[in-house]
Amino acid sequence: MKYEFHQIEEKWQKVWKENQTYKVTEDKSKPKFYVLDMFPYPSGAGLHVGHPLGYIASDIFARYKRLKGFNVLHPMGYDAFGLPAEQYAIQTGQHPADSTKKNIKRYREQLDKIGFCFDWDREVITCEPEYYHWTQWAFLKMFNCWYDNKTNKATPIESLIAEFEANGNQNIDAATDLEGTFTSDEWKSWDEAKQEETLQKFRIAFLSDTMVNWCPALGTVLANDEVKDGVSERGGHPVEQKKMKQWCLRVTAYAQRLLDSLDELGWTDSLKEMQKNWIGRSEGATVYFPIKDSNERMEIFTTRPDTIYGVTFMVLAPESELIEQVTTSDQKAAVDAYLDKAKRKTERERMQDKTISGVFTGGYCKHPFTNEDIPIWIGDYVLGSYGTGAIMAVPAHDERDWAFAKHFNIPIVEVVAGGDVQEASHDAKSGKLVNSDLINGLDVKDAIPKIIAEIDSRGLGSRKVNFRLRDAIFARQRYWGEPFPIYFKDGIPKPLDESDLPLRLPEVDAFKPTETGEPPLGRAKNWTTKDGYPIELSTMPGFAGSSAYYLRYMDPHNDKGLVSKEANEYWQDVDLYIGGTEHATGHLIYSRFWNKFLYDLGYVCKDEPFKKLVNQGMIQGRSNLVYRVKGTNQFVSLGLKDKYETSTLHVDVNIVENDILDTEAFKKWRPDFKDAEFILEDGKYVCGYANEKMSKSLFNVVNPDDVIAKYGTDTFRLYEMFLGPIQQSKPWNTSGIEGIYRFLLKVWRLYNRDDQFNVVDETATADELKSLHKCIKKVDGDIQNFDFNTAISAMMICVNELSDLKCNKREILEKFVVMLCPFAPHIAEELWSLLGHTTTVTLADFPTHDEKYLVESNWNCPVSVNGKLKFVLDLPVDYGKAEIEKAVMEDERTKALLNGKNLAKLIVVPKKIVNLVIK
RNA sequence: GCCCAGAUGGUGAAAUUGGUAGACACGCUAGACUUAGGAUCUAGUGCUUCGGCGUGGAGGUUCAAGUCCUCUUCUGGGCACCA
Repeated sequence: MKYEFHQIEEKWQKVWKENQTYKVTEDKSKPKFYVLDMFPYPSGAGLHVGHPLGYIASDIFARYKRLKGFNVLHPMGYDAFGLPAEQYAIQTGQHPADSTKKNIKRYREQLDKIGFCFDWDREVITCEPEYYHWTQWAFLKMFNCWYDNKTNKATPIESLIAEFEANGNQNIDAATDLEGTFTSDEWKSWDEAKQEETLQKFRIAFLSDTMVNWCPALGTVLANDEVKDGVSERGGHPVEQKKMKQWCLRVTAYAQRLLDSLDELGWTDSLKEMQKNWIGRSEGATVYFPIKDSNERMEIFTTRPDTIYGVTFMVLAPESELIEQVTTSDQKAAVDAYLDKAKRKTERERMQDKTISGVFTGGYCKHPFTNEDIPIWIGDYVLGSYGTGAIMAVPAHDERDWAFAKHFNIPIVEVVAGGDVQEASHDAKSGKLVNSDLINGLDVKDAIPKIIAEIDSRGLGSRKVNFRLRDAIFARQRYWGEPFPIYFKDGIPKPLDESDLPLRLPEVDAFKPTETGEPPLGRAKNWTTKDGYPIELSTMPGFAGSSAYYLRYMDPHNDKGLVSKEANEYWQDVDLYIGGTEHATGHLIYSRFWNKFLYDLGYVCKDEPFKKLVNQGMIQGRSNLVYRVKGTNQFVSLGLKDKYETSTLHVDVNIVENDILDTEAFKKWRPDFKDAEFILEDGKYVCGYANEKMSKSLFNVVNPDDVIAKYGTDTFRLYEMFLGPIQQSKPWNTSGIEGIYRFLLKVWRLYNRDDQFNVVDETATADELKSLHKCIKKVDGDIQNFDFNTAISAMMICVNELSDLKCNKREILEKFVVMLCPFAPHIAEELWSLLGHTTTVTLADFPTHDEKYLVESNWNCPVSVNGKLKFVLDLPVDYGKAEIEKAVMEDERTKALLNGKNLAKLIVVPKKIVNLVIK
């Protein structure tokens, strides 16, 4: 028999499908293990060789765990709602539902060819009503909850309303936008609209009139993580700041918890660091500065309250509502002119423009300690969206304040010794305080708590923790998303009843967005409740559907709830999550928030969803380049190109092999190259190369289907893993794939000699056992550490050794095939069945190594003098320190080396090296 | 500007975590078999002036450093007027 990989792979994929080999149920007799991939977004381009990298790794791990006796949940689905799918549909003139369906079909075909062990019975597709039912359900729960800071959890809104009716809000400590207090009488005196307006400031899903990232080209608002450098992440369209009424999620209520539980997670440090930065906790104080000749006060946030005696001016963000009050009549014209100019700048321009600008309002504050007058300025280096949108400026000890003060000639007062504050700001977080009355002489770290205590006791403010994290803007003025289960009665938002879910996405005659922001759902007919009340027109953003999909896999067909208690208690959480870093500040924050919310309400049993997370690197494209001699149709090979004046062109990597161009295919590639001529070197045309993003326009996209057609999927799987460490980004390059194919061929020949199955029931030799057990030990450890590349190397070594030994013993080969199974399951199944098994290899036990076969009779003991290797001594492997020492000292060569010299020290580390130190 | 990760042959990469650097694979060279080879097998392959030298560079700790410490250069990623 030959190694007919296509036949073998097709055969076993069919067997797995027919036998439902990978279907899992909650089996309490086995320990569970949940391996999850970040489900794909089915784009129009299909999968390229970069996509399966993580899927192959997780598949290997899932198969390994199964062989180790775990009940493994390894599901797959599609993140199908959202902006890119809709953009693709618009561009290709299709309905997003149709294009999504087609794309999913294509993805499935491609995934199936790779031979994954997914339980497809558990597939979830986020755009299907059976799934988004539970996205809407979770939203309703968030709408109907507030966050109680006293108990530190989300709590049903009824308890808040009851408290308002009894005592107003004075005893409430909640995550809220509300400022000030009201009494129960006041609450009762308000009409429904006013009451609801107040409740919105407490709900976890709430409507808010807020500054949003508005993207005119996409016709929608975007969340902060969807905006990079002032342009949309999708498509790179400009984004502007606009005040709009929007649905938001109160993610900030969970900021501290999201930060705290990060420590327990088995994620990489860099990913945790990214989330920490995104959450952006900073400790400091809020301080009130009374406004001169007014009852109002200006609230600021500072991390350096110790520098308060160095304040020489205050700055308001151009968006600040205080501006109107503090601006004097003679400054009004100047202020208006400045604000007008500031407003016309987009966020991006404001970020890029590093020139100092500002204007004096004419108004003053009183310094809370010294009672001196402090001028109030407006400056666009202060952000309206962070802290209170106002700062106390300490030019001596803050670089930005210093630049502003220098520019406008404002005094600079030193309060921390150690720098020359007239020359540059001294931002050090240590040093002695000067010119600071109460805290003079203290070091910064002691001055901070002292001054906060002082601020607190005088009622001038309080200790305060600020977060950079913003509430998530949760509405999109687009068609392709989950409809909100909210209707409006007299303009007041009301939740739909849970029994009315799912609220199906209606048909519309045109689903394209509008530049002005009227959502497409406005065109839907009868988009009202049974009673005729209008339903919310926005849809939910892409991250809504992906925030709880891992829970749905536990119980995908449940029509009573997102996940049943039994299923959730069995599967608990994701033991291993594999995906890219690009979701660090989006999906991975939102799901953690979503999960914690459901945890608070008791719907899930774990506070954190993803126990361990591995980030796979990206596979870049390896573009090939050809060099056309200018003005001709001649192409010159890489080595000769410097002799000509050339222009460089990208060429389709599929007609290049190992950088050698297939010149005939090139002529057929494009009509204008039909008559191309080639200047060859050694009879070949050698192409240049460049590592770039894998993209259609660079002709460097490699489709896994093509690789599989040529070498088979077992080779493809092994090769992707052999390319290097899973976490590392690397360019795709097929030049080494032959080596992997040869490896599988060698494996095949181990079981089949001269095309005949040839395995015998004989006792294995010590060498054979040693080779196998060494390999098992290495592969077992490597899989657990995700070092798949070195595991494969170990198996290659083993196969080479067994081939040299001409080993065809069942005892050895049976164990080897099980070990190979997670990596190359199809060939493993075939060999397993050739070995006479009637069940699939999936049900076998992963072999365990036995140290006794690894013990060597002798080992080489290197002996060095002053760090230089002098000779090697053969010693019994069980020698201890003293015996090694004795053997070394008695050796003739040692005596020769020591001849007349003094031995200063002898360092013996068993099984390592012996060092003689000679003076 | 701040934070994180990384740098090892012609190439992808290993290195039991401080112990003979370059395993394994690609590529390359030579040979064998062959009508043929993009098949298979065998041998060689870090550099070298054959003394040695070698893990981006410069120092340091150590009997011993790719691995630990200090400084530095470059590359990739994240955040960015966050008070």
